[in-house]
Amino acid sequence: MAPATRTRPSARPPSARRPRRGRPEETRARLVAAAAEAFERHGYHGTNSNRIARAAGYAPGTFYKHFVDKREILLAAYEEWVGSEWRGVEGALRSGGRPDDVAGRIVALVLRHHVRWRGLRRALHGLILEDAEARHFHREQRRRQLDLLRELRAAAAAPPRPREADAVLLFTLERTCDAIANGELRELGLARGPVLEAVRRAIAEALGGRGGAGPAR
Amino acid sequence: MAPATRTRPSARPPSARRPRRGRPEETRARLVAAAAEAFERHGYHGTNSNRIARAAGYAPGTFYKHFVDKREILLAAYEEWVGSEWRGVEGALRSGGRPDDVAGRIVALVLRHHVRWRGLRRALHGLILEDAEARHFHREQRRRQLDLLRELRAAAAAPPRPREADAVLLFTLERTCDAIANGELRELGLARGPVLEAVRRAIAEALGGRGGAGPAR
Amino acid sequence: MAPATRTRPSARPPSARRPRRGRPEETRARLVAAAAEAFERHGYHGTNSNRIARAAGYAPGTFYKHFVDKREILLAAYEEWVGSEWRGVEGALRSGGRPDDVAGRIVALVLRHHVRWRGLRRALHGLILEDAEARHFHREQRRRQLDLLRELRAAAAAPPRPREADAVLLFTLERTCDAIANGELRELGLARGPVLEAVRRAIAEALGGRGGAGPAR
Amino acid sequence: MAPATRTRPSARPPSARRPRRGRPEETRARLVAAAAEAFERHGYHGTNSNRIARAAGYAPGTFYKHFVDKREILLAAYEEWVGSEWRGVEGALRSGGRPDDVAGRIVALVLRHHVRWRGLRRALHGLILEDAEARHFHREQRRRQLDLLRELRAAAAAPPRPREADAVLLFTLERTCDAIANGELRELGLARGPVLEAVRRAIAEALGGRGGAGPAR
DNA sequence: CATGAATGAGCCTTCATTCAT
DNA sequence: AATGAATGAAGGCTCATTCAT
Repeated sequence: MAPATRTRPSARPPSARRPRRGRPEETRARLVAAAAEAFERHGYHGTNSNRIARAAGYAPGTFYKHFVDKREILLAAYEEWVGSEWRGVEGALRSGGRPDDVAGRIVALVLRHHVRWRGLRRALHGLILEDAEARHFHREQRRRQLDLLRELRAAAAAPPRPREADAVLLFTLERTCDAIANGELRELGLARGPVLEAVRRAIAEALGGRGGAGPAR
Repeated sequence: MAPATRTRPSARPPSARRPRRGRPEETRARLVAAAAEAFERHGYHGTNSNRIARAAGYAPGTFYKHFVDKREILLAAYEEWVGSEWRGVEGALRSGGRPDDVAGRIVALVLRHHVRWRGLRRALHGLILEDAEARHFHREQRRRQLDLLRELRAAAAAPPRPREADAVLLFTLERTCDAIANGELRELGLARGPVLEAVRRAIAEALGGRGGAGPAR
Repeated sequence: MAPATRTRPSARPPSARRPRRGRPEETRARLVAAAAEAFERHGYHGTNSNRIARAAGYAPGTFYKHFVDKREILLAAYEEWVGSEWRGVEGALRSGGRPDDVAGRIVALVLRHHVRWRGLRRALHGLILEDAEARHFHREQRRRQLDLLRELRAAAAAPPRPREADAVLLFTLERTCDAIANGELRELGLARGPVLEAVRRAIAEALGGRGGAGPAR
Repeated sequence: MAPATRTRPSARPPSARRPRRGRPEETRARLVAAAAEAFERHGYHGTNSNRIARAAGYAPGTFYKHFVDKREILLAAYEEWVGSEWRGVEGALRSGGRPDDVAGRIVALVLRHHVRWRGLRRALHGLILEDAEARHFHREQRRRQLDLLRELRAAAAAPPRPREADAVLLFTLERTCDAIANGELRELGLARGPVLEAVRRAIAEALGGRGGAGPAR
């Protein structure tokens, strides 16, 4: 009979309760940070919402006060990741210099980012493959990249170039950085120097520079 | 067998579709074919082993008589996929012709393959990201590709080229075909013609041809 | 990294595995029986699918091989309950006798059934209040009851009676039996004899009998 | 307050709708009113305490300053409901008139009440089925009803009647009104007129009237 | 008096895998 | 070789309830 068996969870010693308090944005930020780390280490399907919450120092329920599901927090982590990469790229551009140097800085920066967050990117890609919204967000970033490239060329009074060529360039940049981050290159016994140099030169060219002479030409 | 076996919907009477006994290789091949289709449609984590077995006309237990786990059957499907692509590439090479034409045939073939099996490739990539064995197998294929490229250049008495440049080329080819297969290009409002042409030219160049003149240069 | 951490649940000692086997119908019947008992004791919301499965001697997953959700098994238990009551009523009718005697047997039988399954009925009613399908099934039973009453009158060459009067009668019968089963009557300090007699007389009257003389008239 | 407070949608400026401080009784009354509406719409298990608090314009914690648990607020809403029905019945009795007319007014009033608060009653019944305290409260109301009936008969100098007969009458009245409120009658294709008339006559009879002649006799 | 972030037990459900037949 | 009923760990998510502010 119900009333007799009524479970009163509050029968526990109240001493065990020490809820943390904080502004929602902070909690959210902690959750996103913990999620990024977790996805980085265990992948999307290897991470669960309870684990994320615990890693951020919260109970499972807290997760759902801030995100409707796991997908949403990966998207948030992705957004964070993209934002941080963009901030870096903008910094590299603001530093000025010849296209060759700018290209070098960009490659270095993108590579560092890919290496640091290789696992997160894996997880991200997994989701992009499955989730339309993630895919849409990803495309939007790409579009911004293409626009930026065009603007930079215009600013440098460089000759125009088909957007398609830029797209192929970005694919190459991204895929190459992933290959290095994943260890693919190393496992193939290839040196990363020439590879990066080839990519750098292609970027410099797209930015209006000559790309410089190089062995991999 | 999966990728090779394209269309064979219900050509046989349904009674013959599930032989209660059969040669192990046939059962295995049926399972792999069903798995390839399932992974193509639902992804790795979206496919379950019972469903694969049922789709192949067997009971769940039969699956585990032929594969130790789900991962193994994806690897088998992957192997099939790579093999079928290689057979295609070899055919393209045997047909002979100028490097420009060979490159064109290869691009067309690889693209077709990527489009037909985009979902399978997604699933594959997901596993590569998680599984060391899958990764190893993948690297092996890459190595073979690089070797082939070098041999072809030698056969054509073309000047040598750093292996790293070939690697970047393969990354570009693969990533570009994926972008098309995934609809990434279309969603960005880009034409696939110029993109493919750019890739084709790069391949032709690597094969010792001049690559031909083209708008996207 | 995934592959290193791959959890193999089969690492457990295989001695702990003793799956029961049986025909699906038997399993289903065991689950329904266990569910009826569980709902009877703990109510709908106090019963969970894992508990039902365990009570029937199965693991949680087995439940979902036979029922899509908890609601479905309660409906199945309900169906079983209604069926058993109907079989009883039909038996009472076949035994023949004067309407007064038939009515007495029916009241006794319905009451016994309500007392034995008071908790199940509670759970059932809770669901009827929430679930359209359950409600629909319930109405169907009522309709059958009304039809039966009319047929019996016809068979006894008794004068016709508006269906509405029969409906009120059935409401009274049901509500009264529930009140006794719930202990409502006892808690009010009322004797069940006169109450049942009043109901019996009303039924006898509906069946074409005079209802007999009685103190509660 | 719930049942009595019918319509008061947004007569006041929204700023006044949530006084951060207020007399405890007002807060409590607002919570009960919101709970009654919520239970009416979503049932007991479909309503959660946070939602009740928010609907009343308070934070979750406030709820637990006024009620020890969810059960208690349903009981409070129930109490309100019963009180409001009683006030109506007393009014009907005070209006005087022949037993037949009084009975008619009572049936109309009880029916209206059941229809308006059908969902709340469902929730209530769910709790009565599980909770001893709710059950006890419910019995108390019944006892008062029985007492009232007896007193009325005495006042009208009508012949006495066994309390059991009155109980059956009340069961019938309640169950019939529920059936109409639930749509049970309509779904069975029955007219509510004759049903209500039958009930009215039975009440009139219990009140000492003759009940009048009627087709459903 | 009121807040609302946080809690955490526990529910429902899935699915890779096993094993008696 | 094949079956398929059964397994059970584990994950996603809810919500009644608490307590520091």
